[in-house]
Amino acid sequence: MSLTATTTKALRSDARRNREQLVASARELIAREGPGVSVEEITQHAGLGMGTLYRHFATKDELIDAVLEDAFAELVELARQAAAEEDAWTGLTTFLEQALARHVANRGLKDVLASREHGRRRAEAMRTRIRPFLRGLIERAQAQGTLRSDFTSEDLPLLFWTAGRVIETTATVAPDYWRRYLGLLLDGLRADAATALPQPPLTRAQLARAAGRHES
Amino acid sequence: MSLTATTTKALRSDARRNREQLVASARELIAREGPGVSVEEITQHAGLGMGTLYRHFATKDELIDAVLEDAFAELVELARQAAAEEDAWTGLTTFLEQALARHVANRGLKDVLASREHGRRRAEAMRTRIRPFLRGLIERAQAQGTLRSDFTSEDLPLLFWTAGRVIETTATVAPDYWRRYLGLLLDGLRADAATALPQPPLTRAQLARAAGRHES
DNA sequence: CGATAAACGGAGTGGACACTCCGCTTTATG
DNA sequence: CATAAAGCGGAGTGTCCACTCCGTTTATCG
Repeated sequence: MSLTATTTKALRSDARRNREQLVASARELIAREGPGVSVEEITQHAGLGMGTLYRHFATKDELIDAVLEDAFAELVELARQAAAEEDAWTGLTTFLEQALARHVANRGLKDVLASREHGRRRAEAMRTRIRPFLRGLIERAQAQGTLRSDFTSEDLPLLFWTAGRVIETTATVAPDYWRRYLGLLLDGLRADAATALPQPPLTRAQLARAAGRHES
Repeated sequence: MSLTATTTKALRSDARRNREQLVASARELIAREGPGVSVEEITQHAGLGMGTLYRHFATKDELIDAVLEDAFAELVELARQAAAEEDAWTGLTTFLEQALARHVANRGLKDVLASREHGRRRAEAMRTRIRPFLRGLIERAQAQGTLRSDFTSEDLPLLFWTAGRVIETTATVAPDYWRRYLGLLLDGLRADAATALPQPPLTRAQLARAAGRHES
């Protein structure tokens, strides 16, 4: 019986060391190259065999999920801090800025959040923990008259989907161009810019279903 | 010697028939499923063999390019009509709306324009023909005081990249949700919404280089 | 130290997919 | 209608990957 939350079954010392080495290598490669790196590259970089990887992680996705644990925790912390801001508009926009800056620095993070394909468990837990903070910010910003009143928290993924696309397209050529996009978009989110929108937001159910799709 | 522009070497009758059948099948499948459909599916749907496909098209990308020829022509026509609009803001926004509606109806079109990977030749030609129309619209809309003055034609791809993402994520679940996104974005493009942007637009060279990247 | 269970390495498997090769079939022509 | 050239079909090839299997190595404990 162990004290750690994840019921670790007391790994042999070499096994623990190797597991850590694997996660470290994967973290580095996935942040730089994205989740597309082959498992072979990861094991080679770690100086270990494939068998070792699959002893510790049932699938590549599980490894990715584990690798991003820290990045997810950091996003939750950013949301927590943002929610503490007096001015909700400032809180919301700084959260967006900081979260997207993390996306630029960590390709794996961006791709996983964009696709919902990889590493589902921890990613989903993170979403659940962040949601109330952002929902609160949105409500407060609307009450303070800074955020347009027809924007809902179900529209938030939109910002990450689209900014993610801008980042992946321009990161290597103009790594800060996404800030221009965010500026444009934020100008459309201000209460005083608002014009009636032609479509309702997604429902929570639609948002959940929008997950699976992707390809190409 | 033939009269058609593309120097067709007088195909045998069955060959021409098969080529057309191939393009027709590919058009249908690519519009519905995207350029990810396998060449095998295409040839099977056409009732022909792989050899036949590769007799007519050197690569899959060349087939895709050929298949989208009509869709490209339609976009050029839309741009031409939009440029004739008296009110440039209306022209610009209707062009965006109509072009994006085509993206929803034709997954292949969307994916090719988003990635710049597939079918380069005709796609590039189309871009070249559309550019002056949109550039003119932007200038006129700015002169008419409707479009924010710091928006440039190099920012246009941004709209298609991001709207493309919205479409691919939500099309199966809420096929019109992209209109909500466009509404939000357009509110940020209005002259009276403008706030100073933190980053310059891409240069033409950066835009060209942004092409190659993608993956995952 | 020696026995034993745990862990390891990496060649091998399977599946996907674009593309090729060549023996056979069909069209065009005199 | 015969013959040659054009065209066709589809099994086969090469490549890329995630993932598995099992003979070998290593930590641990009495």
